[in-house]
Amino acid sequence: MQLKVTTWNINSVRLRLDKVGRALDEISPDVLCLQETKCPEDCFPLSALQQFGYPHVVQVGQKGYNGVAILSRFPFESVEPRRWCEREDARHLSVVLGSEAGAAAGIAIHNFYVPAGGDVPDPALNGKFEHKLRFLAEMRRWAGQRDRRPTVLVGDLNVAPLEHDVWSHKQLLKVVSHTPVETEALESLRQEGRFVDGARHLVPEPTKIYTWWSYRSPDWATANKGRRLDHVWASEDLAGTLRAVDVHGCARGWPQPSDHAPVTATLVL
DNA sequence: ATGGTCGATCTTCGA
Repeated sequence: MQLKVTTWNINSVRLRLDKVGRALDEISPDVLCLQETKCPEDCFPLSALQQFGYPHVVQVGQKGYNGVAILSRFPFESVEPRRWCEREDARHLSVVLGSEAGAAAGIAIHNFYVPAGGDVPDPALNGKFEHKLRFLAEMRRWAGQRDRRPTVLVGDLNVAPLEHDVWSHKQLLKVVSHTPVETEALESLRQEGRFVDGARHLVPEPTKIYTWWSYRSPDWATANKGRRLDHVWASEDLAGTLRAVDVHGCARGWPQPSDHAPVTATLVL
């Protein structure tokens, strides 16, 4: 069977409900992981999303910012909430797919929204950057101790780890999302967790891959100053099942878009 | 030349 998992930073699920529907129509994933729903849990548009053909939904949210959700065609065997950095931030959810998922039953799916980290790449001067580094360090400890079931980890990890994950490696070395301390933290946590970077497993460097283009560029498509901030990782035991990782870049060009594009991994199990 | 644009929101903060 084929399992398609999509990750998308939606930047307000209520404002872009129609875009979620359009993306689901065009991509038709089995599981959609959203970040930045920006929605208190009791305001979450649950039934509208279920009506797109995804009856199984879990979400955590808070007022104004953060918020993650997992929509699925298949029921969940379990849902694991977890706190990070001793905060109540809605930045992570994980599920295990149930027996109805056939060959995908028992696969864990983790949906992360890593802190963006503010503007100044110095933890002594910028508490947001300090939080980001602490979050990545905690993810590394978790990754080293995680249960060894087959796992797909996705999300807006807010780090572009490789040279060709940004439009200019040199110009972004001191820009938050591409500083060495962040890229090394992300790579070490990926290795610690025995994960394969899905996109780079199938499309190695030096091919450029971007999933995010800033709102602050009116000619974002022409300038194409993107970054690969959104990731799909597979545990090493699933690496051989990866058939495709696609960035739905056209979604960035839709009216009133998110600044992130959906990223979809296709696994054949 | 330190910009520029979004979204949610006690018009400012977080991205």
